Amino acid sequence: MLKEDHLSVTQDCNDCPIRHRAVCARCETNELERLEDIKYYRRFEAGQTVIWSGDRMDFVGSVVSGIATLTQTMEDGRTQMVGLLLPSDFVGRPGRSTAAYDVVATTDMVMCCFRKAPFEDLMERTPHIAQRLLQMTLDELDAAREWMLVLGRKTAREKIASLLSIIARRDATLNMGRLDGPVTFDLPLTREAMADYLGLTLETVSRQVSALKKDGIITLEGKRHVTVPDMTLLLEEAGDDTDGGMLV
Amino acid sequence: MLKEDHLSVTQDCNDCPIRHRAVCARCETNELERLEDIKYYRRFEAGQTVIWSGDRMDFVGSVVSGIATLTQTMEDGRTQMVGLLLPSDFVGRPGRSTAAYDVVATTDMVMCCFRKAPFEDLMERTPHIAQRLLQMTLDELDAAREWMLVLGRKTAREKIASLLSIIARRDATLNMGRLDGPVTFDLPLTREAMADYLGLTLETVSRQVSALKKDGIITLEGKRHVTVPDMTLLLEEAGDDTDGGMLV
DNA sequence: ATTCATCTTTGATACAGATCAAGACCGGAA
DNA sequence: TTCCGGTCTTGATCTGTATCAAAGATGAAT
Repeated sequence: MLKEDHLSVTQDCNDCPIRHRAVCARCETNELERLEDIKYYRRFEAGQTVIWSGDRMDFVGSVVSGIATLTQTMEDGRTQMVGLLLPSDFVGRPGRSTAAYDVVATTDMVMCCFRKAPFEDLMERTPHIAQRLLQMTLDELDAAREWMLVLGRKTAREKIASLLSIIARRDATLNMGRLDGPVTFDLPLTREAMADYLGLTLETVSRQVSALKKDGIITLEGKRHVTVPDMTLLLEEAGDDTDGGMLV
Repeated sequence: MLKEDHLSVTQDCNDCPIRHRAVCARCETNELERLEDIKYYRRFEAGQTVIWSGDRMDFVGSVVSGIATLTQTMEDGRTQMVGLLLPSDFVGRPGRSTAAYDVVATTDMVMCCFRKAPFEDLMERTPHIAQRLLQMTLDELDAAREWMLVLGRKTAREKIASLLSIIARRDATLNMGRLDGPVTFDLPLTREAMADYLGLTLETVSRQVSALKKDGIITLEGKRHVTVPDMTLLLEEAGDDTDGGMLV
């Protein structure tokens, strides 16, 4: 089951695909060398659990490639996704010894990990790391708050449109795509995972995706490959401020 | 309308009620002096808006006393509260020039403000401030994520119970009260504000508060003064993990 | 090629919470 | 004292989403 591959997928930080976006983004060459000393890579398969909420957690790290989810579960099984971890996102919290959420890889994934104690140590002495982490945490806080509006006040259709917008936007920026023509991407989530993110049931997700397709807002090839002919239409469905259509 | 009182309510940092919990918590005496140079107090009346989302924001600051809310609003008027600002909480984001949310004082409130530019400057050179801000931001992120579970997956009754638990817990820690006997506090929010926090309508809030009262989970004197005879019962209603009842 | 598990769609029905509507309460102003 | 605006409660009804149920894709394993 837990077939984790410990083979050292070692890599030079300078060739790292997330070098300029991760927690190490601001580090100087010498600071990077310090990090290099305490880093190691871990590889996870799709579906594999990285860590369970409440477990002892003696590392922190960055997602290098692939996607993971952060979820919270109630005793009776209701679950809510509280974060989507994309390449360059940070996992774990300095100063805390146990995981606060379940972390699950939804695709094959590679993480760049640091042992927690040396990392915390290094952070004390390297403002560049703390500064970058603060910036990233503030961004995540904004994202979480935006999501609170989605969860608390949007209809099922608006929720789906919001999620698709976010994924489309991210893919466009990652792949340097444009947002003014048609946008195409693969859904990295099952209907159930989408439901857990949106506070819906998987049936409602399925129905609303079908409805958006019927209305021509999106096109589907297979169940996962999505094309958005006109992003403005999708953003309208999401109920977001489109003030003059400045897509950013 | 906007009767803001600019009278300098100046105060020595050493006598400050939030000295050890705010963004300045870790500062040494000399660092505190630097902050003292750029700080000024502002007083707001209940109901007054501190800043509108999108407005230019040339300060950051801490809530010294009173309570404020952070809300997001859609064009059609739906609103969602995304944060409750209590004494010692930080307002504003270094590195951003406009406000991301509406900030409204719900009680009379005093803020300790810093002009943004000098503060950012000081932060660069004072790791103690950045460190503390990181810690506070991580805590807020956790709180936001906990709230995502509430918004996405809890029933109306559970939502009310969750909100009451949070307020009760905070009041108990602020006033050094115990949590094993009856807990008493004043609701700092109107029914409508509670609804905006919980993603409900004010009618549903009212009904569920009445229901909790009828079931003996809480007692009311007037509309705002609440007594919780047994916190464990309330926590059960909130659907939270009560694992052995370790109240923290 | 068949089987099987997983994911997804679609339909029928139930229900929690929204919406619409009417008063009740309460403190402050005249 | 009465009036009045804001806040809160309660009732009747409607509706969006959940729930229950079944069957259609898809793809990997045999």
